[in-house]
Amino acid sequence: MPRDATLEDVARHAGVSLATASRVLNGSTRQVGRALRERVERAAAELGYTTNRAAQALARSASDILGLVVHDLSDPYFAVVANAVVRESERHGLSVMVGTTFRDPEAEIGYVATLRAQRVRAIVLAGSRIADETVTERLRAEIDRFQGGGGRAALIGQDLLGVDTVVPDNRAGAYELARALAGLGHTRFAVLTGPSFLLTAVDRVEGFTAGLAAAGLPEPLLIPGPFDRDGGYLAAERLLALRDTTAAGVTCVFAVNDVMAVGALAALRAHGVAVPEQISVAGFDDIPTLRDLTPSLTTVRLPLADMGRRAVELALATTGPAAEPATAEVVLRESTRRVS
Amino acid sequence: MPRDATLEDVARHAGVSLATASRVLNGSTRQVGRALRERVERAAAELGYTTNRAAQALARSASDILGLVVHDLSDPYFAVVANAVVRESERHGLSVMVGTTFRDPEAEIGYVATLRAQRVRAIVLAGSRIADETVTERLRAEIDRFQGGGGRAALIGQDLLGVDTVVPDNRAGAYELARALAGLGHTRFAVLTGPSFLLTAVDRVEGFTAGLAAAGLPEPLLIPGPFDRDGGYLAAERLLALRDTTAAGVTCVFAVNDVMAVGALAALRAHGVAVPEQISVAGFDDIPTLRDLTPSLTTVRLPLADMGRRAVELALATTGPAAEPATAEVVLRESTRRVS
DNA sequence: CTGTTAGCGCGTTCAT
DNA sequence: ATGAACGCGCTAACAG
Repeated sequence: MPRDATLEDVARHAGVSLATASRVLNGSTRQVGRALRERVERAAAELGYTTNRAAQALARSASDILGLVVHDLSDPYFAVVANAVVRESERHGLSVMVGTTFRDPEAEIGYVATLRAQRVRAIVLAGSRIADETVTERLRAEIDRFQGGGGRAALIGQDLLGVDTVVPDNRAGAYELARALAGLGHTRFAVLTGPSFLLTAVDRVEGFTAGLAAAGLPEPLLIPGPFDRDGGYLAAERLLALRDTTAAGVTCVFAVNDVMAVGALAALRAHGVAVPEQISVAGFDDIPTLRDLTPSLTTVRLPLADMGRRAVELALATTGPAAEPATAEVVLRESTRRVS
Repeated sequence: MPRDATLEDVARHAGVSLATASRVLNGSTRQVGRALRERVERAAAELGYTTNRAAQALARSASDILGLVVHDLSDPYFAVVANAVVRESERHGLSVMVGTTFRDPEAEIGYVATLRAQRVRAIVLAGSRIADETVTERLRAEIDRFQGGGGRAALIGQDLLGVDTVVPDNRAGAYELARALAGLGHTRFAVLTGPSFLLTAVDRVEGFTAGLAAAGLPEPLLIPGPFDRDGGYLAAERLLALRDTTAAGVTCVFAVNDVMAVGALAALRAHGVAVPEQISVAGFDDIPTLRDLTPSLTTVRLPLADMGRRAVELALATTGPAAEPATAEVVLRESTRRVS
C-alpha cells in the first residue's frame, strides 16, 4: 500500500525546505522565488501530492468542514435544504458533513457531538425543535460546548437554542392560509396536525386556528398522526370515518405539510372522495417535486433553498445570535375550491 | 475563545500519563486499572473533553469519514440513495461527507480530489457515467491515486472505472418495460431520451428499443432533451408538435426517468391530452415520493435505498473489484392502458 | 497495568 | 527570499 506523498516528499524531491514547499502549495501570504516555486509545483505534480487536510486542520487548528444535521434526507423538504447548504458551503470552499437523525433528538445531540469531535468550522441544524425542555436543554449544552471551542452554529427552525436561526414563518403562513380558505367560503375545517411534540406542526396548527378565529370561524377538528406521507394517509382515513359524526360538514382539510397532504389525497382517492369537488385539501411547504400533482396542491410556500443558503451564511458570519424570518406565502391551486 | 480541552489537559487533570488517558478514552485494546480509568473518565467529563478526530486521524493515519458524490441532492433519486448511504455509514461508525456536482464531470473529479485530500476512508460515487473517454479517464486516474493511497471506492452506475460497482440494470429494465407495453397492444412509441452523453439515459433507450424489436415492433421516435422535470416537459411538447407528422400514431411515451415523466404528464395535461386515455406514459426509477401521482405512473422499479446501502458495503469491503447488478422490475400502473 | 517518547503531516515563528 | 525547529492533539511502540 504505497502511502500518499507528503509535503516532505515533495520538498526533498524539489530540493527545497519543507517550509518553502508549504508556502507554495498552500495558501501562504509569503512569497517564494519564481524558480523554486516552479520546482516545487513540478515535484508536487509528479508525485501526485495532495495536501493532507487532517494534518492541515491540526496545524492550523481550523478545519474547512461544515456540519449539517437533518431529520431525513429522503424527505424532499430536507433534500432541498441540504442541497442548498451543500451548494453554499462549496461556494465558501467548505466541505459538508451530513448526519441524519430520523427525528430522534438523542441522535441529534449525538451528531452535534460527533461534529464537535471533528472540529468542524460550523454546524447547521435543520428541522423542527421538539417540545421537550430536558432534551432541548441538553442539545443547547452540547452546542454551547461546541461554540465554547470556537465553533459557530446556526439553526433552521424555532429560535430556541440561543444561536443564529432562520425561522420559517409557520404561524403567519398557516394564519394567512386559514384566512384565504375562509375567503373561499369554507366554514368547517379539519386539520391533520402531525405529532404534538413537533413544534413546527404545533406552530402551524396554532397559526391556522388563529386565522380561522380571526375570520370568525369555529375551531377546526384536529386529527393527530405522524408527520409523514403515511401519517397523512391514516389521518385522512380517520377523518372519513368521522364524516357522519364529529366531522360532519367539513369541507376543507389542512395537512400541516405537503407530504402529509399527498398521503391525504391518496386516502381520499382510495375512498372515492373527489378533491376538490367533495372536499378541499391544503398543505404546507410547497415542495418543488410535488408541484405537478393533480389536483395541484394549495399550500404555503417556504423558500426552502434560500433558507438553507442563509443558514450557512449565518453560520459563517461572525455576528452574534440573531433570528431571521423566512417568509411564508400562500399559494392557492386546484386542490381547494370556492364553496357557496 | 477558550480552546477545547485536549487529552493532555485530561491527563494532567486526572494525574495520569497521556498514554493512559488515551487508552481509556479511545478504543484501545489495552486494559487500564479500574481506579485510574474512573479518574480519567471523570476528568474528561468535567472538562467536556471530546477526541479531536483530525488529530486522531493523523496519528492513526486512518479517518472515519466516507465521501459521497452525487449529482443533485434535491433530485429524489439521489436523495433516496444518499439517505441510504448516510444511514449505512452511520451503522459502520462513519461520518459522511457529501459533494454535489450538478452533472459537471469536472466537479466530480474535483470532488474526488477533495475527498482524497481529506484522506477519507472510502468514496461512493453515485450517478450516471458520461460518454466522454477523456473525462472518464481523468476521473479514473484520480480514483486510482486515491486507491493508491490506501483508499477504497465504490460506484453506483456503469461499471467503467475499475472499482466495485452497483450496476442498476437499466437495459434489462427498459427491455422488459418495452415488452410489457407491447403486451398492452401499443405499437407506435416515442421515447423522451434525455441527453445522449448520459450513459444511464442511453442504456435505457437502447434497452427499450431492443425490447420493442424483440416484440417485432418498429423503432420508437426519439426525442432528446435534458434529464430533469423541465426536460420532460419540453420533450413532451415537442412530441405534441409532431403529432400530425412524425409522431402520428404514437400511443405510448417512455420518459427515461420518473422526474421527466412527471414533466411530460404536466405538459400533456397543459395541452389537454388525457393520460392514459389519449396517450400512455411510462417512466423509470419508481421514485417513492412520486408514487401518489394521478394517474399513478407505470415505471421500472430500482431498489434505490438498497443500492446505496450496498455501495457502502462494497466500499468498505476488502475484496477486489466486482460488479453487482441491481435488478429492475416493471411496475404497471394507471398511466398506461391497454389498447386494442 | 502504566509511563516515556517518537512520530503522523503540516503551519509558522524565528533566524539567516 | 529561504531554511531550521517547534508545536498542533493524538497513537503506538517500547520500557518498566
